[in-house]
Amino acid sequence: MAANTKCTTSGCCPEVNSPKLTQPRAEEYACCFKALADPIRIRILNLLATNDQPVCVCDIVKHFPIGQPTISHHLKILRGCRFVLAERRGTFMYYRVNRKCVAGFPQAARLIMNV
Amino acid sequence: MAANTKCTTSGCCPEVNSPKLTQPRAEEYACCFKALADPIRIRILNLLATNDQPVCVCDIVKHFPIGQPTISHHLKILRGCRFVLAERRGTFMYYRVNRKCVAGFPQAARLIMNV
DNA sequence: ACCATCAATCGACAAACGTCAATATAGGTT
DNA sequence: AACCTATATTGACGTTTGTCGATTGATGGT
Repeated sequence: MAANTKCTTSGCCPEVNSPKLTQPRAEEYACCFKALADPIRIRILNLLATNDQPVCVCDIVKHFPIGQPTISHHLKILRGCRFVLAERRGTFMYYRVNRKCVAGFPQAARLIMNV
Repeated sequence: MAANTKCTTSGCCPEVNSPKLTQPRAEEYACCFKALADPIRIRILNLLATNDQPVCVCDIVKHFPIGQPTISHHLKILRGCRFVLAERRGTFMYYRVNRKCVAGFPQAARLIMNV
């Protein structure tokens, strides 16, 4: 960024509050939003959220027009920010929503948006 | 995706509810989450949300270590999903949060997550 | 032991993204 | 009209992302 791209005028706004969110904090939030920035992941999360019982990967795969490795990839991302939890039963991996993490998410959104 | 990557077993899960979210609907949501999937955009939105008065671009630029064209780019994305509104006053462009849109967002998150 | 099946990882590829420097556009001032 | 300033747009770039096919790990059954 070149310095001469900065506005030289003062007084276009009376006084502007500085951002309250630090960059590292914003990066943490961004990580969660990134996890939901893909329609397939949104639908996987919704699928898990609307099932009281854990769902195994093969059953998730059945609902989407993409391959099993890609589903696994998406699940890994959702696990990365704790939106979902995994549990092994024999050959199968069962996934379920992490109610605690998910319940706190709208609150984070409100913090950013100051509502 | 090859068909043989699909699980052939039935009965790993008793009964699985189908996803309630359609793909087009999920894409709309993803668009909003994508807008918040970058730390700079989160901070810009937070900056606007914590200012009652509209803020002009040059004042936004002052708060971030990136150039003016990139800020304009981020603002365009935030405008694209109606999180922020723009208004021209002379040479300056004033941006502010779209309270209505922003207020509805946590509700959307709850719908996806079924909480 | 061997085999079959579920799921995760790897390597590759195209598409999308964040950033920049340079330029264009719009509006005010002289 | 000519100029200056604020903002948007363009074109290029390196990086990240979503997807795939192929492979590897892990677990259970024969």
